Amino acid sequence: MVRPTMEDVALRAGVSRALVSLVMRNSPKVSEARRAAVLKAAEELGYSPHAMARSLASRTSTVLGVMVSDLHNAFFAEVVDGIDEVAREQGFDIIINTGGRSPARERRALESLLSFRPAGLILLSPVVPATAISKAAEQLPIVLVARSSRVSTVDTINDDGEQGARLAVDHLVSLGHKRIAHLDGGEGTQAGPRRRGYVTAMEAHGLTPQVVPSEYTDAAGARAIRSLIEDGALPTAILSCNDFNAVGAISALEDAGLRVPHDVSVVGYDNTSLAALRHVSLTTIDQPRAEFGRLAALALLQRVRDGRTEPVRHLLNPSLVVRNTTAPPGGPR
Amino acid sequence: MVRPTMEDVALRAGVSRALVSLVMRNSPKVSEARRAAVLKAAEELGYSPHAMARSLASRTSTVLGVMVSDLHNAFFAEVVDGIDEVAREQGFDIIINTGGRSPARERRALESLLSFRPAGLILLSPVVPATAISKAAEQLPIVLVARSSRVSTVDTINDDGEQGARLAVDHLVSLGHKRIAHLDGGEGTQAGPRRRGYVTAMEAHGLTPQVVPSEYTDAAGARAIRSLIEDGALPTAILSCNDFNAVGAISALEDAGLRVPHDVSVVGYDNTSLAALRHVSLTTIDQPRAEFGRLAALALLQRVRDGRTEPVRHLLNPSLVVRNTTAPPGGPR
DNA sequence: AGCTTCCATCACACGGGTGTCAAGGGTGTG
DNA sequence: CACACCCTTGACACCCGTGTGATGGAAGCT
Repeated sequence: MVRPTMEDVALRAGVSRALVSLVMRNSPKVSEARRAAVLKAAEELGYSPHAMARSLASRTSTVLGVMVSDLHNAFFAEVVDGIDEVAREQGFDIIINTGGRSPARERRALESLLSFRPAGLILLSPVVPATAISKAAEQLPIVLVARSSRVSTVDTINDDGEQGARLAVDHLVSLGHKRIAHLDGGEGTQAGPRRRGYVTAMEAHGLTPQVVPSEYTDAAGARAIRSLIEDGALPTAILSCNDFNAVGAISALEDAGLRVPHDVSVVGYDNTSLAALRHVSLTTIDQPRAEFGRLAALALLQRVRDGRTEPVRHLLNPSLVVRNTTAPPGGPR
Repeated sequence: MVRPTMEDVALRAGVSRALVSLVMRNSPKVSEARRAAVLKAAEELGYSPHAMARSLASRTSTVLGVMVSDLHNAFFAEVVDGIDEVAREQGFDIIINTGGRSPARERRALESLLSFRPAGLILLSPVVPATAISKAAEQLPIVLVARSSRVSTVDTINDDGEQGARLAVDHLVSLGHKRIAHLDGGEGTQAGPRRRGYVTAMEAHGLTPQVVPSEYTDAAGARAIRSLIEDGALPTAILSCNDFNAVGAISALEDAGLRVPHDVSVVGYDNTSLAALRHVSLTTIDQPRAEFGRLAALALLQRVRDGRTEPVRHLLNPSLVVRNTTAPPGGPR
């Protein structure tokens, strides 16, 4: 239960502490023989440099903090993959913390990450107030993913929700649909752009938008469909605010004896792993998640290492993934 | 971009550095007036104690490291929730890292966590070799979740997979099923106990086990079903190794024109959020995930604070969640 | 032999805190 | 007024490294 220090390694390798330090920092001015001896001793003792002491002494940090608002959402896992890939390449470590969807807990997570004095912070879809973010941004570089911000010291990476919705509408229209409803994400992140994209795309095609209030859950999607059926307002195609909502919608449609896509086409949004399940096989809009992560890490490193100060705003292009929940009205030929 | 130190806070609050330190450590021997002044100054400056310097100086750590083998799996998110809950209660912070399912990356994640010299480590379903774990266990307390270990210095938290499989078999038998196949998880974690539980439960009921090789994916589940159909060996009920596999199985059954549960009943394992979707509504075995996390954190804290040294082995009871994919043979009455 | 190079060591000042201890200040009490 | 008590301060060693500059030894070159 005793963690070895440089001193121990030096002793074991029969060299000075300074030399161990040089080896650990990959200094070129160490003979191969000694380097090997030191590394061997370190290995035997299970020694690895004390990250905290190191960063304290070197006044630098090779750690990037990542705050994931909701660990339950696999969306973020792929973003983290992208971050991790770039960070590792560039010799940075990442530490992750989670906000559990609650602003209070997220605030704590932020505090906690900050207390490690990382080189920078990546916040994935944070729900804390903007003031908390801009305050933190005074202390270190921050990149926001899937949340926009006007704070000039903060970089943002988002997908173009308007374009995504447009892609979906264009796809449905090209299949021959004219009555296409949007199950709206309400207050949810990115619900606004998606709704706007839907409305403008419909109008561009000379069609009448039909926005149905809903939420980012499967239960809400089902409810929205039931209300449409009750009102006799069911269209031939549905654009859901996200995949969960779409799956709920499909479920309610099938409960009502309607077939997807024969009677009604459904498009989701996000291309979660759920959508790819053959049992679901949902046509949906894909966001380049790993790319989000890579760009976020790169943007952060530019600030950390190259001292960039002007903010960067990335708006990535989503893409359409056609699966088996969309077909021409009346069903596939 | 300048992070304040205790010095700055002291200056602003008009007190000594020592007093700021006392306040930050919640020392009782500080007057309320000064305490408030210090906290106010800290708040204004956005100061929070430097976790590294603190742990360095105090030779203690209030950080628990958590290694999540796969962030994509929501299973772990709930375990983390449990860990977080207990850790926060007890004044500990957590830092998370992910192994991305690859032993090499996991090893790096472990190194990285270790370099922060946390008070202890919780590994969620790690895939690194046991030697790496026992080596790390020489340096700090370690708790393993969803992976067993014989290393005596390590605590383990697992679900009783045998019992879970037994619950599923009992449920199917009580519905009247006699021909029940198990789609096996192969090399996957916990596949062994589940298979054993299935076989012994079948034998206990005087039935013949039918173990079909498969994997923890929906594609594998579908393949297994197709091969069963081809062989004319399709039973009236299926116990899948996990939920994904079950969903794939259902999908293949439906593709073959069979109805679930009317023609074939299907039981999953894990009770992932997928199973709860109304579109899926899968009967499955639930593991007390948050409880895993809580127990893991508690076990770790017992070692960290109370100096416990004898290992603890928790085997938690899974439970059956009945939804809409199981019914008597021939369908619901 | 004298010179440069390369390696290695030593010593020391940091970094941002903790922890202890002696000593100083203010206040309330008898 | 003396005294005790509680807050507060200053000083210093310590944690585990980094980084720098001075010093020394050995090998290599001319």
